[in-house]
Amino acid sequence: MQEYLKQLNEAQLAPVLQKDGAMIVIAGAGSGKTRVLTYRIAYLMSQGVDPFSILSLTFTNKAAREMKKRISEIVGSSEAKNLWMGTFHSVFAKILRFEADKLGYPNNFTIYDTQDSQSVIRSIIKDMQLDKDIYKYKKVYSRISSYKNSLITVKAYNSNPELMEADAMAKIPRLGEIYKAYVDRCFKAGAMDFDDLLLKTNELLTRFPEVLAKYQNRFRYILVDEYQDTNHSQYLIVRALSDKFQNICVVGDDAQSIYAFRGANINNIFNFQKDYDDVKTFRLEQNYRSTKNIVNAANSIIEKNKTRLDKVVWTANDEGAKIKVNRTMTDGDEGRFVASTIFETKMNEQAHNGEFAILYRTNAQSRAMEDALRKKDIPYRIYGGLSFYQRKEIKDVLYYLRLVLNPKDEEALKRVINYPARGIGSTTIDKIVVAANHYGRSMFEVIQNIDKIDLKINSGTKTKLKNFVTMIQSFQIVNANQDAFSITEHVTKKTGIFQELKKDGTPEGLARIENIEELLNGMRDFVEEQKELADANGSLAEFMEDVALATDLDNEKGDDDKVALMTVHLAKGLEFPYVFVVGMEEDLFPSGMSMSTRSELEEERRLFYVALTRAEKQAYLTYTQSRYRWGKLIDAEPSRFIEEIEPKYLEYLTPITEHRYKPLLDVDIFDDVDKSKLRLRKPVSGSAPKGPSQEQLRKLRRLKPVTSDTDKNFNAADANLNVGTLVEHVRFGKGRIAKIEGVGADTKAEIDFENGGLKKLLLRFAKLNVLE
DNA sequence: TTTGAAATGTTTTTT
DNA sequence: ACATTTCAAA
Repeated sequence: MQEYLKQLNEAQLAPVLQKDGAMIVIAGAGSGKTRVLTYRIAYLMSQGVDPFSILSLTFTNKAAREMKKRISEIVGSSEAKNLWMGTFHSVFAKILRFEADKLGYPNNFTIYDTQDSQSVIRSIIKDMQLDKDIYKYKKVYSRISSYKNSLITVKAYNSNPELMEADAMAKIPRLGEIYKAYVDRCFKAGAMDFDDLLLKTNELLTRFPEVLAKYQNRFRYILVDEYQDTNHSQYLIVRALSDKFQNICVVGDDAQSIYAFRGANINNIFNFQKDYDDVKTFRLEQNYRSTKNIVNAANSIIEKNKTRLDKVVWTANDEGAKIKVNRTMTDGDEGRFVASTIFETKMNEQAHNGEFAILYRTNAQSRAMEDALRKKDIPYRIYGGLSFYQRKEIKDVLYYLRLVLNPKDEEALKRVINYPARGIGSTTIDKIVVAANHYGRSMFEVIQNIDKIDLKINSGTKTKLKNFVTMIQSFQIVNANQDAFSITEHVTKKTGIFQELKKDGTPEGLARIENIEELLNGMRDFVEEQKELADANGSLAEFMEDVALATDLDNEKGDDDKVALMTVHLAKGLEFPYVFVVGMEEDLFPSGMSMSTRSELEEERRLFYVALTRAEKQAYLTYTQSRYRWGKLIDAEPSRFIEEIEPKYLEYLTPITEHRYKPLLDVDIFDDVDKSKLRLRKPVSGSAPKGPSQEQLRKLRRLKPVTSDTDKNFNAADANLNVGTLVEHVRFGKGRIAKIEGVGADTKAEIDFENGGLKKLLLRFAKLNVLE
């Protein structure tokens, strides 16, 4: 152990050796905070602390896994595997399963994902016959979610006139009813949503003092990583568990707080000192990751924020190259610039693909990058976006499995009862839902007793329903005796999902089959891994828990050498020698959705700080003058964040165009008010910001690229498209134009395809090759 | 009940 | 540009 401790600098060593008491480690970007956490845990164990009594909460499961691995290397794996380590959600899901009966839940409760939750809310809004244009299900969901994260239960909501008033003002006065119905339905389905995993933990710890005492005694040492991103619910859990021994160590960086949108409360880190007696504060300010140029540039940005803790990040590393800033005409050009720069850097500096990262504000920006990389044959991997487990065919299988584990899971039942099609349509399902509500039973129970209830369902349909129940029950029997892999293989065959996809025959169908095979392979690996562990046996329940709480970053497919594409949010905690931050434009980064108040803009700025500090050697900032958004070409202006960096750290590859930024509403008093309303009030004409000057506009217009197939002034005749022309479409193949209608951008053509029949296409979008 | 076309929403970030 | 949802016809 002493040997290992030599690998730490003085500042890092101090919090590691501070064994007891409350402490906060303010850790700048790249200052080795993971290392401190790792060694601190290893040190505790070397001092005789039982690994079972150490609880370490991380931001991703991947971070937990890696930390465990490193600790194993120091203290041995037989000890390290007994540590309680994982995300808030996964650790407390485990505890909740163990204690579920106390809360009236089955221990096999389902974890509803966002889609499930939203679908429940949608059906409630429908049942209550509310106007779906006013009661937008996504808005209702996020509202309920934020209530849950602030520990406002239905009861608390109903006794809080201010909240009800606020919702009434927002023209959704019946939100409380929806909230109640939602909670009831989840409970009846034996399901918890993401927020419940924290909310119910709080309930468990406050309602049952003996349970609280048990876990307080178990977790003598608690460590929390990324403390700046904890929400109120998580804060209270930590508070409660650490209250007895007060051996609590939180690590975080206020400058990297980027999750306020999902309830993270930056004040948790600001107020930590007040929460415990005699708090020791440590600062890690030396950056080991990046060059002086990058560190200083990042500092010059974050200085613009008013709300922050006192901390100066510095580095002893080389000066390094300046940050390169590049402007292009279109988002396509931007992609090509990035791809060719990567190509050249690989050549000139013998760099590997895996040393590059392309970071963007929104997932939608990945497409232009992908296209360019693919054309240059540069291998890449996209993180986030639609993850593997969210693909339709995978979800279909997973929902069957969920139903096997928990037949009360209504979202699962609704999804699979008629897939593959077995003639049980929405009419029948509606009848079952009505009966289930009437008898206070689950849908599955209603179907089980379909003969005993008078439901006006014809006998043919009844037989189909009975067969379905029999099938699920047979799966349950298989599941009781087999591991996760075997039951899943069984399910894909017996349900007819495999046959259904084979029937398809298209390349997409083939890809779906491959995905399901990949799922099965993954399960086989999982089962083998789990069987080696003492407290697991590769059961389906274990697998499903992993899936429900997995993030895309978690499913690493080997360490193959690929360029990484991801959102800035996802990149937190990672580092790469070469980093491209693309789409550095007003309305995009900072996002147009969050630049109206100071606190919103400050969060965007912190996000930019995170992006920049991912780079070790070289950072690039790119922006474009026009970009496709919502399928339309729109003008873009360079991001204010570029100019906020001290110029001496920048090298402009292209001259920057001048731009006046929208004035900021410095109205933090409104921060507690509904911001969505505030946003609608765009600056009024009197004090309106001046846009680009006439001359600039003219200049921009001249620079605007003319791309024939997407031009706003599209003209069918110009493109040589007339009735009777033989054309070829990427997807539909050859066809002859039967009819042309509309003018300009709206020009449509009816084309008679040899294989696809008559189709109406918007010519502005359809990429047609004229054949004759 | 099933199917396809039309309409609508999406692009802020995620456990 | 694409995916999802809704609506009407078969």
